[in-house]
Formats: sequence, structure tokens, C-alpha cells
Amino acid sequence: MRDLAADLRLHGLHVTAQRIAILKAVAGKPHATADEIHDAAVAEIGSISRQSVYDSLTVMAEKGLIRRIQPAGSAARYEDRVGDNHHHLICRGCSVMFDIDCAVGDRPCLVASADHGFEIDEAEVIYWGHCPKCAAERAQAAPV
Amino acid sequence: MRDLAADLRLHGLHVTAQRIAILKAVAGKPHATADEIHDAAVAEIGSISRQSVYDSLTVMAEKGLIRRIQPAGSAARYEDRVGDNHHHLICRGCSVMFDIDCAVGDRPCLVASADHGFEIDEAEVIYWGHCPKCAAERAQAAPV
DNA sequence: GCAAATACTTGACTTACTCAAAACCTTTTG
DNA sequence: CAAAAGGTTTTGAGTAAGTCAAGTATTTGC
Repeated sequence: MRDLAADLRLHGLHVTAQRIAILKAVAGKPHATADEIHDAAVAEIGSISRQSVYDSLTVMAEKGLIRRIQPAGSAARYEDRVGDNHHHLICRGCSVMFDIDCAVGDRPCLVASADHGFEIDEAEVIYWGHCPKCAAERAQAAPV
Repeated sequence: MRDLAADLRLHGLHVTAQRIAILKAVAGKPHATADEIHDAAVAEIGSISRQSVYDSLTVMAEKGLIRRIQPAGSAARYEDRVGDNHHHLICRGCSVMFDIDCAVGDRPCLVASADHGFEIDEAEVIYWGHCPKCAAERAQAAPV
């Protein structure tokens, strides 16, 4: 298990009960929303304001401790798997989300065909589709 | 120029002044937000409710006349370039957005390394970085 | 142990978007 | 052409997710 306190200090952040609780929540339930993380943190330490959850998630994402994913049509989600540039697979029906390892290799997806002079730092890839369950339901609802 | 009315009819939608105005707005300013499209449509036909703009954009996106892009940290945007699976390059500073042709080829990016049984229909790729202008400003604000 | 810096809480506020019901317009059919 | 049928637009209220600001509390370096 990660030493959460050391992790925070390493990134120049103060160590507080709230932040430890948030990190635990993110680690324990990948792809959780800010709201779910708030609930988990409340369960862990009894009380924490919603605002602190937002603040902490924001700085921790900025410092690179966690990663924020913001798919179309749903609230932002957070995960503690960082640094490996993996991607995501999301169901259009029920919004389940899976991790997908980069199909091509290490980070070649970072190369765009024309960069317009940009300094590119991330290539975000989201695969959209329907999970087996939702695909079956759709087939039934709208038969050919 | 596209025959907008025929385009709507082809997709099973009624032809109305509002929808024509919205399609023109989307074509005239790619990557516009619902709000900007509303403004453009008002300029075109004098008056249209915000709700109609949302409704129309939603059905037209469903029917495949236009495409909705919803990047993290900003409102949804719309474009009329559909069917070629191109990608986007967005500046973290000022949110400018450019089109990027698929680096690999036609649509191979659709292939995920493990599909979890999903029926995948789209691979959305967003390159994040800083445009030349914002990169320069950042370098000045936080010099090494 | 103290001062300075960082973090947390409270509560008001905003933005982007959704829901619902009634009025209206397009299209289809006779 | 008229009228029925059903899709479309308007109006207005409502919601979720997140932001802003000011004051209080905690952590850390000295």
C-alpha cells in the first residue's frame, strides 16, 4: 500500500486527515465522482465539507497525485492510476467505465499529425460504446 | 454548399426556420457552444428560444447531422464535420480548439486492446496542451 | 512554541443544462 | 385544399455540479 502521507508531502502538500481520507476513497473506488468521494470520506473521518473535497481533488490533480477524467454527460471522475497514459472505455447506456491499456505501446498516442505549434502534454482517449448488458437491452427495445 | 433542408428531411426531421438557422450557425463557426449558436441563430432569424437550440442540437447530434464534443472544463461544443473520425487539439489556457486528422489512418483508433465485450462505436481522442501564445505566457509567469 | 503559510468550513452564487406542459407548425392523408 | 397526426417550439420552473469569497483552524519550518 502507498504511504499516502509521504505521497502528499512529496508533492508539497500539507498532510491532513481530510486529504488522507480523500486519497483512500479515490484508491478504494476508481472512477468515483466528487460526490461519491465525499460520501466515502465522511464515512472514514466523520465529517468533511464538500468544498474541501473539491479543493483537494483539484490541487491533487494539478500536482499529479491523481487524475481527473471528465467524460461527456456525467460529472468529473477521479482515479489514482497516474503516469501510464492508459485510456477509458465508457458505456453510453449505464456509464460504467473501464481502464484500457494503450493499444499502441508506451505513449505514441501522444503524437498528433499536426500540432499547430502546441506543446502537447496529454492525449486523452475515450472509447464509447455499449456494454454487453446495455447492448442486449437496446437490441430488445428496438428490434430490426 | 449543403442543402440544409434536404439534409434535415433525410434524417427524418421536420424542416423549420429555427433548425436551418442552427445548422448555418454550426457550419459557420465550428466548435461553437450552445450559447454562441443561440446568439448566431437569433442574429439570423430574429428570435429563437434557448430550449429549442438545446433540443435541436441534441436530436441533430443523435441523428448524426452534427457532432457534439464535450471537453473537460467547458461547455459542450458542436461541429458539422461528421463521419471522418477526426480528433481535437485543445489549449488548456484559452480553450482554443483545432481539428486534427487521425494520425494513424482511417479509423484504426477504434481498436481497443481489450473491449470487455463492448460494442464500441467511437474513439474520441483529445490532445491537451498549450497553444504558442499561452505557452509563452506561462513561461513568463513561472520562469525557471 | 510561534509565526507564516496552507487548509478547511460555511454559505451564497453561477453556469449549463433538463423537465414539463401548452401552443404551434409540418407533413401526410383524404 | 382541409384537417388530422404528430413532431417542434415556447415558456418557465427546476437541478446538478461546481465556483467564489471571507473567516477560522491546522500544519509546518524555524
